Amino acid sequence: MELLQILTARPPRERADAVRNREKVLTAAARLFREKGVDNVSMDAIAAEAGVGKGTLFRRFGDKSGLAVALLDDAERALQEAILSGPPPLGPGAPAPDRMAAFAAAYADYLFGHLDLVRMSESASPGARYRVGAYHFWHRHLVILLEEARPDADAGYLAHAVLALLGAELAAALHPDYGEDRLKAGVLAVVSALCGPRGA
Amino acid sequence: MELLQILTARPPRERADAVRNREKVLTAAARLFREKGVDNVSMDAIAAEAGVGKGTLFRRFGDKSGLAVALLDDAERALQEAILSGPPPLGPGAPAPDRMAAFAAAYADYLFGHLDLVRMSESASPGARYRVGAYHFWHRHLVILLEEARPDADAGYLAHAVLALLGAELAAALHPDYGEDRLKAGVLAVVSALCGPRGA
DNA sequence: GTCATAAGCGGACTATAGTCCAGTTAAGCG
DNA sequence: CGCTTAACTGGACTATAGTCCGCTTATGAC
Repeated sequence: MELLQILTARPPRERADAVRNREKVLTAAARLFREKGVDNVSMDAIAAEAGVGKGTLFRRFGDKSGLAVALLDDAERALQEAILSGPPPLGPGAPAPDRMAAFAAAYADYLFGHLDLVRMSESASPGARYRVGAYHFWHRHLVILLEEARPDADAGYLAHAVLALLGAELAAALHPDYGEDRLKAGVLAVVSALCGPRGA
Repeated sequence: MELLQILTARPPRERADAVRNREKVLTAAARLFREKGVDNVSMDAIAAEAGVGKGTLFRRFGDKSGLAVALLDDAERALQEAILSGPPPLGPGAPAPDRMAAFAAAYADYLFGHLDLVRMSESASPGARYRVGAYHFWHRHLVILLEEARPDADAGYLAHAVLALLGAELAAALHPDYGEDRLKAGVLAVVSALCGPRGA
């Protein structure tokens, strides 16, 4: 019984002012990004708009990419839940190659739906992309599917390779020339080729 | 005759002081990078070490990635010449899939041989990688080979996809866990898969 | 209610990329 | 050799990410 109390009460409830300030920051950031574009908003501007100090901003979110991650949280979580427990082929129950294609398509939608924010979350500091929890989730998902579809291949590497095609930097660079549909088709073609000769 | 003079004499010989300063900067940058690591050297430090002003540095090289490109110039040019006129399979004369594999392997060697510098050249400003002349060269090379090996596919996109696997950011992130050989093997496996079912 | 304390706060401070422009000087010409 | 001019130079200046630390305050215990 004591143990239960400890476990449930442990994180001594986030302070009320902290909660308030986090809300203020996220709201302000979302508005500024919407109005002026993600690339034209400085952390100072966000702090000022939110009415908090800069130290607060960085204490809560670590850095610019952390702020982006926080803003993307909802969309990201939705995708993760669809993968874990949604209907196939994105969710469990379909053959691995189908699930991989569904994932690539769904992730591409997520990516293009929030391109600037995702880009900021990936490029704020060098290597940021690979350190974020979400990246590990996508990678793990792909590894499991690849091991099923191609037991002979280096699933760990191939999963990174697929994710490399879904990087925001690449998408942003190619988007003007190629457009969303062509990029999506290209990723699907590569995934299909990787899933084995029969899928090609 | 006048036209010839104009064409040959046009760039009115770089000023002597400019040449001297460019040398000084490149030498100083190379030494500082070697001694302290690419990530621990600021542009101010390079300017100071070279004994020139900061304005000079940026006037000559544009930005940090331009400086990296200048330092990589020799290695990059060597690879380009091997592709254009070296012995097959890297140079002309071999089947397209073989040439693609040879290119991937050779580029990987170049990449790992200068990882930090290449990374700096690609990440100094967002999208820098895709704006540099060399990137267009690699892309064009791959497009030609892909069109030969896979006339039905979207060669333009696939070429970008292959180059995405050879990005410095990705290589730097995976290198500690995967090592050079495994990464190289992985890229070759993807290239092989892309070259068509028979290569898989 | 009051007190102790740790979490939270905010703005001054640092580091660094990149800009700007007034002064300097190399190069070509007569 | 001196003049003209355009390119070059260098350092002061700006913008911005991120750090630091003394002050404030919410919270839980008594």
